[in-house]
Amino acid sequence: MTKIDAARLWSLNHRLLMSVIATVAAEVGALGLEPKELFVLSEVDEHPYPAELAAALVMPKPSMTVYVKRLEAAGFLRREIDAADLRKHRLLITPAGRKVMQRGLTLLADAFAERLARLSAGEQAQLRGLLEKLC
Amino acid sequence: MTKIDAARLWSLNHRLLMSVIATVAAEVGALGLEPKELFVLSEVDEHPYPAELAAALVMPKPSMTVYVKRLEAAGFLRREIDAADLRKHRLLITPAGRKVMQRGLTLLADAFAERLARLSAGEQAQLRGLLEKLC
DNA sequence: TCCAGTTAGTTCAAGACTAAACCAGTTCAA
DNA sequence: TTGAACTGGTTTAGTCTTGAACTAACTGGA
Repeated sequence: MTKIDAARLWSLNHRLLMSVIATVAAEVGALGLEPKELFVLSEVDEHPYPAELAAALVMPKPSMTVYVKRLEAAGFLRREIDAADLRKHRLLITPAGRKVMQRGLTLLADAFAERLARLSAGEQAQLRGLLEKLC
Repeated sequence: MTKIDAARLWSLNHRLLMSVIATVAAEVGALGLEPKELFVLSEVDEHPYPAELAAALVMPKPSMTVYVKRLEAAGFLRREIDAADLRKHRLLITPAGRKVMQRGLTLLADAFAERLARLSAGEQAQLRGLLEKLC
């Protein structure tokens, strides 16, 4: 694979993601959630602190502050001061948040699955394996 | 593959792209180019009109107006009115633009290749095939 | 020839994003 | 026990992005 091919690959991949997100944005919005907020929500279980979340999602801390605030105001997230380190805000998904997250992920997954359907089951498994190695 | 797995796959993929772009942003910036401008530049040959470009790159038209303006001001792009349709602006990459584009793509490709290096040559070819099917 | 409907591209105002600076709490070496 | 250096999170202030509305040019039917 030549160097320019790698960039081409990147670009293909990027276009794929952007078009998938564009198709679900409206439906996700109807849930009272921006797409980025959905991604934040979906990582809270695994990364329950804002700074961790920001690093995991490759976004700046101040942006995370904004998303967390909005999610909290919408009742999808609670936060409590961490007893062990008073600087930290431990994030907890509320039942409403979990419900909306699952719906949102389903919408996203459906849209993506529509693209994935162009691949056989074997190919889908391959893709998954390759991406996991890359991340 | 379950529905939520598809979302997970999406998220893995997204994170991969974002982290690659974050690592090259500074170097690309040194060329006098924002990463998004680089992507615009790299598609001009294939989609020489702003509206087409916007559709291909999945971004709104006003954003394209801004990028094209900047690229033109930087001397990386020229535009001329299309004789056959006076509404259209045909875009042309200048020699300076082409040079900077190739450098930028090389930077991006190198960063991505660093990740891709985790895959064997055969796996890289597989990935390429899969992504092409998806797009 | 009109003119209603479309399309290419732009403008502008409003909202989204983030770099820099900041405060509060923690850590650890002296 | 300091206090210098660091980390988590927020605020501020300025930049970037984009939806809505617009102008100009094209198209096709009457």
